[in-house]
Amino acid sequence: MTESSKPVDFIREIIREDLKARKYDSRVHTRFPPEPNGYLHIGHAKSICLNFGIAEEFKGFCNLRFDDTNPTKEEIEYVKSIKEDVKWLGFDWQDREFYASDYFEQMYRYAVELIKMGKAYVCDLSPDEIREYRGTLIESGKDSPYRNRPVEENLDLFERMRNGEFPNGSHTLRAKIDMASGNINMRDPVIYRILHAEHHRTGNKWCIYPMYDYAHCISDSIEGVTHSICTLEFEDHRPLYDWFLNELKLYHPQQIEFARLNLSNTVLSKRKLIQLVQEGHVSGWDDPRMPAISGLRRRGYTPEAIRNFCDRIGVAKRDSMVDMSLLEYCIREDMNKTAQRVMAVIRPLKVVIVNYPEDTFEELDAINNPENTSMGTRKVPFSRELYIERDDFREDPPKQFFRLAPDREVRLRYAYFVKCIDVVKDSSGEIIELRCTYDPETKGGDAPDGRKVKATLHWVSALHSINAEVRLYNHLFTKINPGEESGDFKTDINPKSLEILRNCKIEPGLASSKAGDRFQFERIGYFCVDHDSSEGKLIFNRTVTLRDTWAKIEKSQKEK
RNA sequence: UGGGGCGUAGACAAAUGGCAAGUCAGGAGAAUUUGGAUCUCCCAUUUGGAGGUUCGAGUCCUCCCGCCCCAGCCA
Repeated sequence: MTESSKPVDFIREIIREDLKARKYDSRVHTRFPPEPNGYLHIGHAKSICLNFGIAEEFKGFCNLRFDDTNPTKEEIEYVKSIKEDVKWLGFDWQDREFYASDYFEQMYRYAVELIKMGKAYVCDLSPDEIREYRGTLIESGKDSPYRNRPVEENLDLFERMRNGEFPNGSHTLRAKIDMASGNINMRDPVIYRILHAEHHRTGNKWCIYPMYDYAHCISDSIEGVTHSICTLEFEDHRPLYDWFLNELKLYHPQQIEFARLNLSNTVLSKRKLIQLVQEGHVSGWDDPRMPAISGLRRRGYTPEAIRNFCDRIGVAKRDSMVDMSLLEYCIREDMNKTAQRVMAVIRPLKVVIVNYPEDTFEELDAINNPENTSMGTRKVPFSRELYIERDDFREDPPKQFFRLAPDREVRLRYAYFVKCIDVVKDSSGEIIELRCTYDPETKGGDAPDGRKVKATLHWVSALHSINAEVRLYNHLFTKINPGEESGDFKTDINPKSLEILRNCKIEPGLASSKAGDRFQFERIGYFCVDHDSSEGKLIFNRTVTLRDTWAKIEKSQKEK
């Protein structure tokens, strides 16, 4: 696939034009600028793929830069997890691991410069007063009484702010722009605030910290970024981004905004995600139901699938809601090609083959991956007592149900044709066992007389199978856009987002599998060994189901 | 009500004044030792609406409608 053969998004279009015009000396340099105050999620993956992807495509660079200008919210643990996640997604920032805090001294000097130019002043207004003076969306603001302080006084005050002479909230440094601007960001924005807080990198060296708008453009400039790509809500901030760089006469990257990702049936705001964790609706950021990168990883998603998803959703400026089914499609597509097939019965129903000899078993050949024959074959033990899936038997089969039923013959995959001759129930009427006969002539799964069966079931040998726990995950939210109707996203939490099955029977060959190993459980879905597994107790997470035509038929039958 | 954006199918998303791509979802069928995967076909006479310019408009112009973002010493 070459660049010219697929449609190009508007950002790549801009970059092509810039290259054509030899802007920025024909360099392309982007950056991914997370704040280390939380874990990365699939929405960040979109930005990561965009920024690192563009750098790769245009033979440029992408920096990893931590936007660490607020020590009250940021932690080193988040830095660690962010680096892990970006790396896991398959991107490499090489030696370009930067921190906005690396530039604090430089930023301070630029602030002094702004003061000297009469473009910034120290303001003594309280937070409440600043808000009052700012005006509203429709009324313009009014000038701070401190706006016209002499330069010398500003210089003195700013230095004393830095020296720790004032308490939090008592003073700010503000840019002197325009209190009447229709763009509220331009109404003398705060550029430094006093925060007596220990920073995870600079320790106690600073007690004043720059605000985002001021720090971000300068960081981009220092790093020689060419295209500073961010999300739509920063569009209103671009005039400020440009103002600082223009006033300071610094190298000037261009900010370009795109629409952040929204995914159906989940939430992607950091605030909501934190709430889910803190209130115990999920077990943590890496709960497999979380759209966090760590959650998706634990769920069994591959970096390839996520990158592919990010490619497919495109990049544009309009707000959108991407259907979760597209993400699911991407992981199925990847796993179909790569996952080893295996037989696992998650809701076991015992089957006795009455005409099969006791005290013996045989080993049958099974294909590891029909999509990739180089993955070879394996042996699967077959014996008189087996387990099949409870869903694969119906005493009174509805129309179009092709699976096992009384007097009906089906194939056991890679084994024999079997026919159900008796149904054993307990005193409460629940089916506890099926009695079947098998046809020895059909070994391997084909009948020499050419007769056909309409279904093939997976199975495991009762004696040889091993027990496992299987965790079935569904959408975390029942609504496409959680909280849209009620106003509270938590009212739409799916009470059935996790179902734990503790008595699953799996092929003996899986005994040696390790955390992170992925398999297709034939006819069920893709699964991944969870890191909660221990020796002798395997736990599998369902990554995603297989497409299920029968479930659709059944659903439409019920709806009739 | 000020400022900044955005409206193409159920969900994404192309189109750069010249026949409304592609993908997911959905539907029908073929084949099938996974009701999986695969393959074939169907799914916008029309681009938020109304006018206008033009031989020709999703694209240009005018007006209208709708949706999103902004009033942190968060990012």
